[in-house]
Amino acid sequence: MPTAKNNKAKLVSTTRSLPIMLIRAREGIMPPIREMLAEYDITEQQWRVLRVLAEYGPLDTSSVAQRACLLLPSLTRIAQKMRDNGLVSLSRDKVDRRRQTISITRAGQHIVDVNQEKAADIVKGFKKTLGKENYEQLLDLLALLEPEFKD
Amino acid sequence: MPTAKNNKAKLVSTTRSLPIMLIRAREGIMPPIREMLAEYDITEQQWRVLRVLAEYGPLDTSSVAQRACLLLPSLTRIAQKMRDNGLVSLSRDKVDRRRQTISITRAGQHIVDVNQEKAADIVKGFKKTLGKENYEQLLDLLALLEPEFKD
DNA sequence: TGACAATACTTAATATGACAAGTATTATCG
DNA sequence: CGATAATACTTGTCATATTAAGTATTGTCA
Repeated sequence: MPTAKNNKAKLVSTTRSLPIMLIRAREGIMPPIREMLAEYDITEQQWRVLRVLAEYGPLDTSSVAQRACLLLPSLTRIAQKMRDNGLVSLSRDKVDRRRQTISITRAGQHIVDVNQEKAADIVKGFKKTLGKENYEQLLDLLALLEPEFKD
Repeated sequence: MPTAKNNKAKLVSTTRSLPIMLIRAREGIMPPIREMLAEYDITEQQWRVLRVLAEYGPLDTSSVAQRACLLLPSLTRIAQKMRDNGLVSLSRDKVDRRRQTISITRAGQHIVDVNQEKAADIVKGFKKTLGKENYEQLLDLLALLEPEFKD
């Protein structure tokens, strides 16, 4: 075997590791978003919950968790805090009393509304950084890694 | 303006949001890695620290934090726990006593060694899922979002 | 040289991530 | 109809993320 390859498995460099680069990329893009949310004293997670509710309307807890990328135990606590802060309201489903429905309040919707423009500008920044085509392709590639496609 | 666009800023769908998709992609790829690490009772973060030290050799705390994508306060405790578990050793820099140098121990290096092959297989899985070219391009696109390129 | 700023962590406090176990409610099957 | 399983959270525990404040050490400049 004249061109035999080195058979020893070698770890890829941490500068070229997919899990690590996903973290780094997120670190790179989050600062302007955090800056935006800090003005209203809401966390990233609360913002995701608000966006999901604004997009889909009232939903049961499990659906919100899945769409907002939160584990149920986390969402349980986040929702309780958001209720205490007047951002959402919680109600038991009358048919299936195990279920809980989460709805956005006017105060919560207001936060979504006043940040829409700023959020749109941030997205424009992403497109400018990557180029519009690269941006779309990045989203397409990331979609291929989502959990749903791997089960 | 016959073709005037709707000027109202609208939030992109949560199914097409870059920050959210980065989280989801990570959720999609981490299970096999967690499974691998669970056998040795080390966390993702500890694994990243071990890999950085195995790749670069002894480093000061700040450098490890940056390369392992950890904030300093997190690394402080993680390093202490890893020291207690015999995975790394800590020592004060003799010239600048504010600095602390972290080194991997033989036990730590052993964990890296025995997992190299499994880790390589996991990476192969990524390439298989995306295709080799897409995989490389994804890494290139993610690199464009890293914090270093935006300051 | 001595006050002050800067550096490199470290500690503290609160929130979230991850996994395991628990509770209440509903569905199912004999 | 009643025991059991399944569902939909909820609670608990530990580790980590994030921000702010604190400490020890070093650098800088009048």
